[in-house]
Amino acid sequence: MTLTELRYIVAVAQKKHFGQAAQACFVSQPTLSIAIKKLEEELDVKLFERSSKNEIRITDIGQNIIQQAQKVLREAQVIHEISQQGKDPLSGIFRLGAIYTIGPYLLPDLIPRISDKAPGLKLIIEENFTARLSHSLKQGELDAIIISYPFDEPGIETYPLYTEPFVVAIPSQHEWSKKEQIKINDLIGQDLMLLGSGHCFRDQVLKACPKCMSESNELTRTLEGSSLETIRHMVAAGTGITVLPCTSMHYSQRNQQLISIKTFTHPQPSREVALAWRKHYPRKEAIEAIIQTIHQCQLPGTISIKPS
Amino acid sequence: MTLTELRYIVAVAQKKHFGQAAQACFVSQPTLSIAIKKLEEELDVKLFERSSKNEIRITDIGQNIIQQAQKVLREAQVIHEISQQGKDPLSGIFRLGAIYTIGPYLLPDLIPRISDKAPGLKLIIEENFTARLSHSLKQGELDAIIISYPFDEPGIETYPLYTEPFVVAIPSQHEWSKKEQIKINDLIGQDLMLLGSGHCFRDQVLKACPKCMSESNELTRTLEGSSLETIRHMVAAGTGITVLPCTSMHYSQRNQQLISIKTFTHPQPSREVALAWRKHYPRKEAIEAIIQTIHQCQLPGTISIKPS
DNA sequence: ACAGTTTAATAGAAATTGGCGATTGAAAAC
DNA sequence: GTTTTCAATCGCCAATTTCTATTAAACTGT
Repeated sequence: MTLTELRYIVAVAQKKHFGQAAQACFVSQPTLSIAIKKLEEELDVKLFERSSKNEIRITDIGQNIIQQAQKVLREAQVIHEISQQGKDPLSGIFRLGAIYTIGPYLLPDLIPRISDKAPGLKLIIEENFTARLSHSLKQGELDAIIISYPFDEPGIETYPLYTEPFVVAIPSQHEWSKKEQIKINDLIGQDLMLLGSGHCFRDQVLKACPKCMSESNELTRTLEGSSLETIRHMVAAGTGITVLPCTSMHYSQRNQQLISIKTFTHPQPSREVALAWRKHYPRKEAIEAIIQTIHQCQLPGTISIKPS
Repeated sequence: MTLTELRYIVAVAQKKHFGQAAQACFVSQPTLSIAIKKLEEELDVKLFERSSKNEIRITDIGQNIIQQAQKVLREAQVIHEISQQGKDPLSGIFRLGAIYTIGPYLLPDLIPRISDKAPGLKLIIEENFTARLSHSLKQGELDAIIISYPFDEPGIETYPLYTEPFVVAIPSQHEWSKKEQIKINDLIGQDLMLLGSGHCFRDQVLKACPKCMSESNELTRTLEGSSLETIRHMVAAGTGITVLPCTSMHYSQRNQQLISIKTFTHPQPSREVALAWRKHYPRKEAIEAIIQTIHQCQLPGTISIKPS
């Protein structure tokens, strides 16, 4: 049984005339006759009663079968409609993940821009650790994630977005408040507060200043289950200092006067932020659109990576 | 789009593996790959995300399309089921017509026999004039009709069932009650009651005794909108005499003693009863079964016509 | 880093199917 | 009887489907 055959029998049922039905199907009369004969043989059922003169009659069972055939054809048509409607790669659901230390600073700017650029795209956002996002991405639960390098997973493709220098956040009354810039090694021995070990930002800071780890092991406070914002509040309260990615600098207006932000001396420690997706993900246009949109975001202090 | 392609994508969706899906469809892997590629091109939609290693993923839109494909396949399967179920020609509805002067005498015997022989056959019975039955038959509203010759219509096939001699019904006190047999021409001048002109039986009687018409025009009473049973009651009441087909002889037990039945002298006037159906009617087995069953009926006085 | 394995895509050949025009056959209309 | 109408059949061609064999890609494991 083929859909074509079903179309033929429906046409004959409507026209009650093989020749006219064939015309309606844009085929020759023998083609249609043979197709119907073939179907009748397959089903082992006579669908039509042919009396030579102008008198095609549908058998009882043929009536039922033709009704069912119409139903099949309608449902098949729905497949075309679904694909027609979902053809635009910039429509439908797009699941975007971002690590905790990027999401709050990038997404508020990014999401309206995406909604503007691709109104058909329904975004679903998840913030999580790199490891969790990576897993979800590989599982197909996310379509793309915003992470920072190093990030290398089999089957996953990445594209660099921007370089994000690190800055130091100190209480306004801190001894360094007169300083223009901070040297990396100045951090050693300071009351440095960092995120828990699931956060890649922690590792990135410690990599930039290895001695912070080794020499001031007990001084360095690790704040498990916390966030950059919490740490920032603690800086404002004078509890210690911290290192922030520059995009988080101006996030909160409230503690602005209690906190002083200092840049590092050259070479500035930084991290590279990237978009990652499954290598075979089919909606490349959506990926492309998101990359472009991120480039349009105003992220003070970052160095945008232009498409090569 | 073909049903085969839909089967392929459903298989891949289930197995999440092209090779295994191909096996399940009893085709080679390239066959399946190409078919799916073709469908994806036709719909202009990627249904699957192929990552070479053990990781077929279904796209969002693919998910929808595969669900719909399953629906189409289920509905297509119903076509097979309908035809399977309706394949037996001795099942389903069979619309049988009979003329007024046969139906009441044949059908009470025939119908139980048919139900016995073909339990799956749901009979719908209509009694009417020959002309009406013929029209309904040609319209396809009836599948077969029981009529009497002469009956010749284009596209209609007939098969003779039995010869039905005519008899005379007279009141018990009638002057002929001593007679053994009646000659046709004895009827001339008698108070002969006949059915209305729509009934072929009327014509058949008048054809057997043409002079009844010509010579005793006003004596012959035509009972429009009546039935043989009504006429029989009038015979019992002594209103006149009538001619009956022999199958109606013993129908009613009630007036048996008020009526006397006389046969005609040789050559007995009679009519031939036949089954008629559209030449291209597909359920020939059902026709055959009905002919056979009618032959088995006990119809006193009739001469069964054996199959040639 | 490099061979090995798995898996889907591709290429090319063979078989099947679907399609056409021309013709035939059957039945009815003139 | 002849013509007309309409579906079935025939013979042939083109397109499609399917196969086997091979390639390509990418992950695995040593």
